[in-house]
Amino acid sequence: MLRFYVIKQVGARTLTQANQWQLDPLLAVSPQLRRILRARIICHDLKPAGSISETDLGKMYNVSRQPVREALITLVNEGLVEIRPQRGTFVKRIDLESVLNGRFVREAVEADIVAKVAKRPSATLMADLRAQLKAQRLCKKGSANHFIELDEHFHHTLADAAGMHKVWDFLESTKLQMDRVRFITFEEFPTQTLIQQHEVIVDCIESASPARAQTAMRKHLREILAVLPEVLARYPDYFDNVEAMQS
Amino acid sequence: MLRFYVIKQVGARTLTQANQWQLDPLLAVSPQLRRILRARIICHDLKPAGSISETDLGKMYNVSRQPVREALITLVNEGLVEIRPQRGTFVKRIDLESVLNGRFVREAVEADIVAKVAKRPSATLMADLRAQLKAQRLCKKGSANHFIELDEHFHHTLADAAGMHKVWDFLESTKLQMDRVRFITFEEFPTQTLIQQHEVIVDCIESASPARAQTAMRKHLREILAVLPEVLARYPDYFDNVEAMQS
DNA sequence: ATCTACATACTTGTATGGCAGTGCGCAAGT
DNA sequence: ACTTGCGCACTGCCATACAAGTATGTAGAT
Repeated sequence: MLRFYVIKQVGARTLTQANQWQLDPLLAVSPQLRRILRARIICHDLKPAGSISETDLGKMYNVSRQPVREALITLVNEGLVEIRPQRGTFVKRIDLESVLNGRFVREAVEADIVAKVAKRPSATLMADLRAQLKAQRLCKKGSANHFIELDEHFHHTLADAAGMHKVWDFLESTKLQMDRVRFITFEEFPTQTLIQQHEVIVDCIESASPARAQTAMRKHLREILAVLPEVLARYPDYFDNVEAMQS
Repeated sequence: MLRFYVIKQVGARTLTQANQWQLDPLLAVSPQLRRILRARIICHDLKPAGSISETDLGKMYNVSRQPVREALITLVNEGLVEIRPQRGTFVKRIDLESVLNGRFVREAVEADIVAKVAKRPSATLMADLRAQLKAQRLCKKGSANHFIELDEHFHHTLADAAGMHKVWDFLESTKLQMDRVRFITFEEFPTQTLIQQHEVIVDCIESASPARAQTAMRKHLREILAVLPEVLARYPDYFDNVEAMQS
């Protein structure tokens, strides 16, 4: 049976919105459910390989099965849920190959982004980035979810600076996979290391060194590979396709 | 009012499947509708900014509103459709910024892919690529849709060779945007130029030159930028966000 | 002539019922 | 003890009905 306990903040992109886990009766149900269920899956409140039936979820939120179903279908497209017809609906395990390939995509794209930005760094951008670094350093070690939000904002800023406002949307499905991993480590993330890498990246941008900025960004985005084996060993049941770890 | 005329082949990924525009009563309706409607939008059988009501589509295919609705929701997530509650459902215009940003993403990713492949080219891969080039050269000038299929297969092969089987899935939404543009030009695509670029890429891979392969791939994927202005001038009503053409 | 109010014909959103496929347990036969 | 067959509870899929918001055209009042 599904359990339901309230956590105020979850995920990076949706941190700023309040009432993450409650339905606002004034708004349409289906999009709200999509966000709620996505958040619950990412933070493993809904366990990988767990079964979630349309009926149960409908009862839980006091809505009919239809909006639940529509929400689940979108989650299928995002690779978070698997619907086996006439059999059941299940939370997908974290597909390791998707995580690795998604990371590859993100590295390629963000490397090009930071290179483009470093070609002609603007003064206002540099001021913004420096301020963000300051805020990241001030972020307390315990509040990992707050840091995730700042990190997300940092990378998003770079994409915007490159004039690629829509790129972040394209990368959303890849980030989802990585976020599921990131949420396991969560509190013990090497915050200091990541901030230092951010600083290196900003330095490279400021000195207008596209090539160096690119390598710095690539190194930064490979950091998740370091924690992966440990996470995988600790939560083997959460993962799928583990044999694809040769890359 | 919506019109419905049968075209056997549309889109690149789905070319091999027969009966693209007919419903198979044995399979589930909703996924079939998703593919059909997506194909009809990409090839502009359903015109940009045109209205498509759930009821009409349901009558057209002799199914109820529900599966139609589910298909449309997935198309919303793919950026092909816009649902305005209580107002109507419309085919989205081709968002120029999404096209450009999607192309940027694809260039970044495929550049890294081809570089990785060129580091250690295998003999069997080279044989495969050479055979594909041969098939491309044999492709008649008229059958542009067949060439699109071959082109798609070519790029997919490289991704697989890099061990990135899931990357293509991540790129699907970006490709959708580009395909809508590509389908306008369609018959007059510079097939010979593209094949020559493919040959250059394969040569670079064979000589194990990652850097040169990367630049060749980048040049290849910038080809669409050349035709964009003309297409845009000829079908201005199909496009949106045209002022973003400074990039 | 102009503006307002309302009836009406749309649209999408949600709820509900029936259908068909699936898996599991239990019971009967081997 | 093992296998086989049936029944039942469960699932998601689809059709239908109802609800609620929106645009539009028209009749009436000003």
